[in-house]
Amino acid sequence: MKVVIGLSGGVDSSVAAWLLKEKGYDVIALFMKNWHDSTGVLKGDCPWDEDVLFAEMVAKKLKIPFHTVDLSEPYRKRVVDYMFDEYKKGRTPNPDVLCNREVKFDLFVEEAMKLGAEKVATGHYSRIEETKINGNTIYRLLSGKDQNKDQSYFLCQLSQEQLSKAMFPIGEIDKPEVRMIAGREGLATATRKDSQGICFVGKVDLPVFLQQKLSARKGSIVEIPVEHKKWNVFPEGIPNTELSDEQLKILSSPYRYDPVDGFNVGEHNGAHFFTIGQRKGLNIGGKPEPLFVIHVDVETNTLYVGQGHEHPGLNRKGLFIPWGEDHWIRRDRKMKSGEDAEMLVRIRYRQALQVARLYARKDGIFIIFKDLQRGITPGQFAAWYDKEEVIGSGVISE
RNA sequence: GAUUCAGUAGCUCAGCUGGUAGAGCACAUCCCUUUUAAGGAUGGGGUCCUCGGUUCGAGACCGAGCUGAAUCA
Repeated sequence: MKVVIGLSGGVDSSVAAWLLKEKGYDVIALFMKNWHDSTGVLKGDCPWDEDVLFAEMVAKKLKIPFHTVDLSEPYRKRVVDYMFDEYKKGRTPNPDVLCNREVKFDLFVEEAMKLGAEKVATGHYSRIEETKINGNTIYRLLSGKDQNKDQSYFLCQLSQEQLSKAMFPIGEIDKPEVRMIAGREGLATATRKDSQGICFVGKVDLPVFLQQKLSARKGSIVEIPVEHKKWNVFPEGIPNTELSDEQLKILSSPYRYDPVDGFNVGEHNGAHFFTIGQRKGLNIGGKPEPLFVIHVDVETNTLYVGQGHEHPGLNRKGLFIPWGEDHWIRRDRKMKSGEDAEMLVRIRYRQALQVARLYARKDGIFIIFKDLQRGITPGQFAAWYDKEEVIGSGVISE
């Protein structure tokens, strides 16, 4: 069987390619160029030129054909523009989840098919399991065997169609083993540092990067005192199934603030450059405890902050995802209005799975957590799991 | 105008009965991390308002001045 491996120039995809070859697949390497602008990229090492070299070296070593494809234009349209758009709205996007859904497992797969591939493999720490349920083939997306490196979160927006063509060879092994194999097989990427930052763009100074499209505009920073507001008192533990829409709304809604709720403590260069839970960059000292962003209001260009890790404005019980923003990898398990289910949920990469209950209602899905969650941020993805399987995900609306 | 209190790192302050300064926050760097954050580690920084005096030695004691705050009238 012909398989295209997306070689990135990193160690993970290199070992994935080796594993495929070992298993006897007819492997073709395809390197994808997605970005060649280094504006705002730290250390100037827009590294793709170096990445190609490494990818090519690995391909040569494995004696597999090597191709490249330039997808930078669609990447810009489908991922980067979305980023700017979201930040402009005061939300915090996750470009890498989009990159997977829109580019790697879409356009890149199309390119791979042109090369005659049946499947496309990547170096993700995740697993796919094909099963039959009621006579239908279902592809289950599972967490990687290496729980520490599990990257299933980044794949939480993939569809059954996309999964049906995907392979994750290193999902069955852990990172130390990947390094070991790369070293043993003499792959050039064996000791190469793991990539970080937005995939393909690199590690960026976000405010600088965003200023390409979003202008700086001074606004005020308002501190909301811990004792000022009438905070909700949330019930301990996981709520029961008998909650009214009204109760769910209270449990999941963010607090609304007004400048008169607090006092002015400083000035910022643009509320849209900040995200909820952020501590660094506020440039306000003199407080016994650190300040964290608890709300971003781009309408009035006001940043609301709270003092201390335990500030009530920073820790919430739930969140809301409207219908249309939800996505089900397991289509057969899509919830209908009126249903509820206990799930494990994470709201950011590498967060330990959190116990929560999902409530499907008329307008969308409410997720109420067992424990308070720090920094629930609109624009980010919540992904829900049943044990090690990703069931679905959605964009946090508020 | 008088009285009292205050003036120490970017900010808020601590420095016991005198021996050439510290904490939190902020900031920087590094680590962690294929998102945003958070988190961890390390670090840079101070004519201790000014001038004079006492003392072997003053941020600390005394005097004068400057600045700010409160109270009194």
